[in-house]
Amino acid sequence: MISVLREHILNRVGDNVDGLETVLAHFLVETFQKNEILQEEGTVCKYVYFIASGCLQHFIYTPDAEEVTNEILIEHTWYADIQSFSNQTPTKENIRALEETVVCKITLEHFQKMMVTVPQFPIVYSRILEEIVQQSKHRVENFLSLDAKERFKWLQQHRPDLLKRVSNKVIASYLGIREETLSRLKHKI
Amino acid sequence: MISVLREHILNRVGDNVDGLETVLAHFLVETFQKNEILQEEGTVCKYVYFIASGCLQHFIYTPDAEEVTNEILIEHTWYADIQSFSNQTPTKENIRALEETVVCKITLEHFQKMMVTVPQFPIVYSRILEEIVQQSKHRVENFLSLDAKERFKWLQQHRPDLLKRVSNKVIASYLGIREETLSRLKHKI
DNA sequence: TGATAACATTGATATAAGTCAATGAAAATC
DNA sequence: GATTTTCATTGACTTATATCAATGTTATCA
Repeated sequence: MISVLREHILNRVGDNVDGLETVLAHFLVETFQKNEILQEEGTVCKYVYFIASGCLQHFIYTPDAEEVTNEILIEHTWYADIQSFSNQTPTKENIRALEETVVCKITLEHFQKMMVTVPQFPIVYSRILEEIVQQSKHRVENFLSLDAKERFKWLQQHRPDLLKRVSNKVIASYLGIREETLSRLKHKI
Repeated sequence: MISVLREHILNRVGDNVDGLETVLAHFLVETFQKNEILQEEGTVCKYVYFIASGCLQHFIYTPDAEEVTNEILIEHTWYADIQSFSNQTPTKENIRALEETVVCKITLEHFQKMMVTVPQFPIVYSRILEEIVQQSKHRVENFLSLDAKERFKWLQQHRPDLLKRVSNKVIASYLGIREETLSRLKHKI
């Protein structure tokens, strides 16, 4: 599974990455079963995760205990709760496996060591953060400019895979609408 | 105005930054009047901007030519259209000065040169991107979990300065609601 | 200073999406 | 394979927010 990560990094910085094997050696591989919780609100986030295969739901609980889905993360993407991870403070984010999922994870200590010892590491990290910023921007734009039906259509066009592998419940919560509304939308388009 | 930027960077990486003055020397200072456009949809984004003083509106146009405010950026924050800037493709983002604004800006060539020649540069850049990711995350969470009134209250609590210096029109478009709705909310809280 | 434009408020009405409740369909579990 | 649980659909009704239109208020500028 580390080979998936190697591939991912090489795609981002070209062939010649000094210290890549050193970096990879610091990642741990772990498998989670469907519905298993990787991270729970109130705990301190210990790792940065790369998803080698599978699918994760990143969600928070509202004051009235409803799940709100911040992100749906699939294979070959990253998850980090930067705030909790960097400051070692309790997180408000929950992570659940929506399928059997294999991750490569790295601890804060190793991450920080890599940041200062492997010159290309911060550059790769910047690339990854740039991609996250980009996606986030689109997501905000969608909330600002599209209604429920249009957001759903956007998802159909840009991430059709998600609609196939994720339950309507999670999709609805990702779109910021009710399951009932999603069900109606699907038949009215 | 470069001193504001120097201060900002030192706050993020501690006192001893090799090559800081080299980096600063590559920034250009420019002043924009209120309502001046810094970047227009369709053009290629040439710079990364640091706002030394003032306030910028980052917005897009919907298909029916309505302004949608992605971000309101104040002094001591950064703006980059990473997609357009990195790939040299036409942007969809517009930037307008909401007040007289002084920016420090750096070109793609200098930015890339810094990334590979100044070892601390990618680390500082990562920090800045991390902050942007963090804010973006909150913004998405707000859209997912709060209604119009609650989003407005959030703004009152977390960015009260904005309500004082920015028009209701822009605030409403930032909150994803109509001016009329904002006006009603303000009197019903 | 007065004229014009931009911004803000308020009212009446329409519409999208939420809520509550019931039922049907599909998965998970024993 | 039957049973329980979770997930998805549908209906009737409510509520939040948008829309359209009118009017008041504050900036801008010749």
